[in-house]
Amino acid sequence: MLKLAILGFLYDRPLHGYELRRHLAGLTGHIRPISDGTLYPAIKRLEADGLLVRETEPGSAAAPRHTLHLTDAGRTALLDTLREPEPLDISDGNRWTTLLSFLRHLDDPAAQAAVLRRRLVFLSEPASFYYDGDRPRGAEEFADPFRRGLLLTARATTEAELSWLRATVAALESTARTGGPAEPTD
Amino acid sequence: MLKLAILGFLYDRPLHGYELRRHLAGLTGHIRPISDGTLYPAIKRLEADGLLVRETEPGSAAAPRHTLHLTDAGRTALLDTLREPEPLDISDGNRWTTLLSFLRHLDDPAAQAAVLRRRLVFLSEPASFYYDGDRPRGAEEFADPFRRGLLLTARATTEAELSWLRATVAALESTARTGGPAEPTD
DNA sequence: AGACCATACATCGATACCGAGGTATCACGG
DNA sequence: CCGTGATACCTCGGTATCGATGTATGGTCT
Repeated sequence: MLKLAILGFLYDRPLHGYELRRHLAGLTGHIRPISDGTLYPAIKRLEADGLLVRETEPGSAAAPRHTLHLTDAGRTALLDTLREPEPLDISDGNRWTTLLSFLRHLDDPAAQAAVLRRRLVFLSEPASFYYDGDRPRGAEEFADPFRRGLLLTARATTEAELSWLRATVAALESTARTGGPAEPTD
Repeated sequence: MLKLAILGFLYDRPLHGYELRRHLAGLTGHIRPISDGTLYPAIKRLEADGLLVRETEPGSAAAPRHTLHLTDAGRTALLDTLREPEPLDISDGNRWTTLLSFLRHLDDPAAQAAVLRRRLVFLSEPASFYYDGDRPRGAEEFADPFRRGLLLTARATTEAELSWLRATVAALESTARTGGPAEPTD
């Protein structure tokens, strides 16, 4: 997820580590902060894999700043990930958020719609957090207000996301067919 | 999070590893599956910490089953975690789900309300995923349908959760004051 | 002049987790 | 009687992440 976020931000424009850090803090920081000890090794890994290059600027700042540029391989890697995300990127809400944040880079409405469809399918599957054998247990079966509330709000949020997904997929697939944009039918 | 889930399930009744595995698969499996290579070492860690004991049953099953029982220390550890969760348990939706699943074990409406309040405060903070310097950028500022949709559905789901939280906190605090249950004022 | 903070980068040990593989037993169908 | 799948447990190597700590410089406040 960190890898995806780094590639996604750098796709727009080169950044140095500290700027990247602040972008990442904005994206996922309030939910799960990224520490320096995670970020800098991650950058090194991406550099070792040839997905980005560091250009040292003997600039005015305190420490020598390394401006990070995506390579062609890096751009390709991002687009490949966006086009064919792993199952975890679809199912885990935190990862899905990251994926969605950069899905616009995938400059192909049909491919974008295909990704949204995967999320749509995932959210459409009957699921609970609690089971009686194989049968999912509904909110109504619980006296416990916490489990009940969890299931009820999960249901509501799933419905909200599904309706957005349906509208957006329809609009994207219409765009893909006609070559022009279409208003969501809502 | 895994630790919390294991303690939470075992608080209800002793289970052997395989049953625990299936409970965990129900709770978080569709979002993020737990592998054997994660579960069994986790059990060993909890045993080494004295939070649970394994009792070997020379039962009829294929492999000798180890029934897992919480110790008093394990029960205390669970209740402590529920009473004073780490910031990550509040902010990360996946962890929060786990926490909420076992919050009923905390047999004190005031303490339960205090935990819900922390989530309420967290969700009330103005937050975006994208920033212009320090200023959070709203959904309306994006032409990108994905970022726009992400922010709009996030707003809707946050509101849904907040209204549930407010109602439930009110009910719990009323219970704590009067000593008896109260209907949510809705 | 000194305190303090933001900027900017880096290392390191500990830990949690994953994935792949391994070892058994039992039940059931072909 | 053999394969397959479910039950049940375990190990090990590799990797990602965390938290603490370190090293600088420049700007601002007092």
